[in-house]
Amino acid sequence: METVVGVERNDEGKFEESGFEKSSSSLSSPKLGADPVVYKLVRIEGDGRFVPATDDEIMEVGNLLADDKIEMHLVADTGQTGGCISSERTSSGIPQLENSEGLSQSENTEVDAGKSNVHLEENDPSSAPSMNESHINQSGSVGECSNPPNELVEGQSSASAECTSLNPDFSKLKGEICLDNLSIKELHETFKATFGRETTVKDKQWLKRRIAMGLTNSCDVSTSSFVIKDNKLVNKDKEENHNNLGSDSAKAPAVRTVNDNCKDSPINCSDQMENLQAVSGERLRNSSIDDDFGAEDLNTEERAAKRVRKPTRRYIEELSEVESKEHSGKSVASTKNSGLRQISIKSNVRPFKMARMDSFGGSGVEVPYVCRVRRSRPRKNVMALMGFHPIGMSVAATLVKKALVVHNTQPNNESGDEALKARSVSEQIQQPVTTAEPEKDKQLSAVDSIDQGQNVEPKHIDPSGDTSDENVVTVPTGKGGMRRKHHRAWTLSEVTKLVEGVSRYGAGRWSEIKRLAFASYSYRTSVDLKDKWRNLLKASLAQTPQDKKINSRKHASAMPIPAAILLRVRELAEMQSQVSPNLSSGKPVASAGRNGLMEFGEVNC
DNA sequence: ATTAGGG
DNA sequence: CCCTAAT
Repeated sequence: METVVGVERNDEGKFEESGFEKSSSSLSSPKLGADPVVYKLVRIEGDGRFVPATDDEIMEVGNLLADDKIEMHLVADTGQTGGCISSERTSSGIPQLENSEGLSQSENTEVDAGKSNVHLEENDPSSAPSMNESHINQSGSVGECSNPPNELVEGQSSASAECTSLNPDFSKLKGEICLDNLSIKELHETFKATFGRETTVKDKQWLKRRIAMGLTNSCDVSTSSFVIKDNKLVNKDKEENHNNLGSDSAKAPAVRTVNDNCKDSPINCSDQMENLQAVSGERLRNSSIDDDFGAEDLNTEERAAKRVRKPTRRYIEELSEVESKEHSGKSVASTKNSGLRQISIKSNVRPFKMARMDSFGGSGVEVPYVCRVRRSRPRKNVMALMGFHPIGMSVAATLVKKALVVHNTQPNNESGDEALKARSVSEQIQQPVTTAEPEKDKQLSAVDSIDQGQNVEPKHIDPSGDTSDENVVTVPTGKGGMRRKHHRAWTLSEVTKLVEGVSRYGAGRWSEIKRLAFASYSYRTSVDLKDKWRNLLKASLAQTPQDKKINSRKHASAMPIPAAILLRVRELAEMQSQVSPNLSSGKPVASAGRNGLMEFGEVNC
């Protein structure tokens, strides 16, 4: 198709944990045949989360890409995956952290050794011919982002920059920006331009970093230099950290944020990337710290941009007791070794009372300590045991893998032990997660957005549907149970996308539509799409016959669905029902889709 | 795992 | 939206 943009974090140690494997397997292998493009193009949220981009986004990015492309390819030639991996491997110097822990070192080293083996095997291009395919992908993606090792920061930034085009009001911030020279006022303006909202924070440093982060969409932002060029962060002091974890972290506790961690400790950072939940956990801590500044923006901003964890796939059970149990003691104790040093470190550095924090410093901002309210239904116990979190899973998987390798040179109980740890870790991890955030992405975009036929989300307010347990209503179920039903109003753009998706791929191919047209909306399952379509259909059929009542609704706010859309829905429905019999040849509706689209556009004029 | 339908 | 049956 069009531009293929592979984006990967290029943090050191990135390839250690599940990063590499995960990206190669989950991004390329699954549906390569179906539609590779979508899987290659990824954008990274401010929090480091990967979000598959949508077609629209692809287009969007495509333009901006024109320039960087050349440069990137050049880079890709020199710093390809192989070199990258090897250098990463060695430079990612596993330990550093252990010293501060000083326990069960033997075990740690064992594990690390195992890990090394695993990754060497799997990542070494020469020894893994079967990985060719994915490797290509990697070189495409990693290559773009992987500059020579010593330029990791910039590399990552550039990678992220590609994706940043999705940020608000970017255009005017192009070129070189030197935040250092800006006054607070200017910073505020820039901030607003960048994030689309104001801030009351007067901490220059913070503002600069925040903006820099926003612009580069990277968490790898230096604390001392803020020059942004072409959406890339030019970091003047790349060398300056690396071996001061314990002392450093003890140094400036108040200002320290996740980003600082990223900068200061690559390992930490990569781990965080892998264990997003951990980040979110940390963020909780930081939230409280930030609050010490008394600036409530600090808090909200931080969270908004670094919102991490993708909503749990589903229910986190209502095991109230579990929560009240000493998760603090237990988890801290159980995580001090193995591949989760980062967690333990943090735990040490900042003993975090896993106590509930109802509100902070008078700001009234609530920072939910735990959110187990994701909908509920008794889950398979197996899941509960495995660590249901996507990430928790990956961690667990990794650990298990390591354990397996170790197994070769170690007693059996060892592996079992590891697995156990993995479990407990993911268990713990899943706790401090999610923070409910009132994310507004309601837009009452009028019909004009329909004109474009694409999602013209008024504000780029993170359509990635990052969570937020917005309206969660509990509904009594017949059998005395209570099921939580959260409602998410369908925005116009969503509907539009759905319609377009149906027109393109046909009604019924919801998983496809979900992946392609709704890639950026993490909520909205294929089932949701189906349901919505059903409703649309119903609506369109109910309305079209009698053209009278089109908008006679007095509650216009409730039902904004433009007649035009309904119209198209009906047509599509007809076409589908008619054509589908014959269309066993693939994508039948395609033509119909275009047709409908045209008509759609015309109708809208 | 995805889809279709009923609730 | 949720839930389930059927693929």
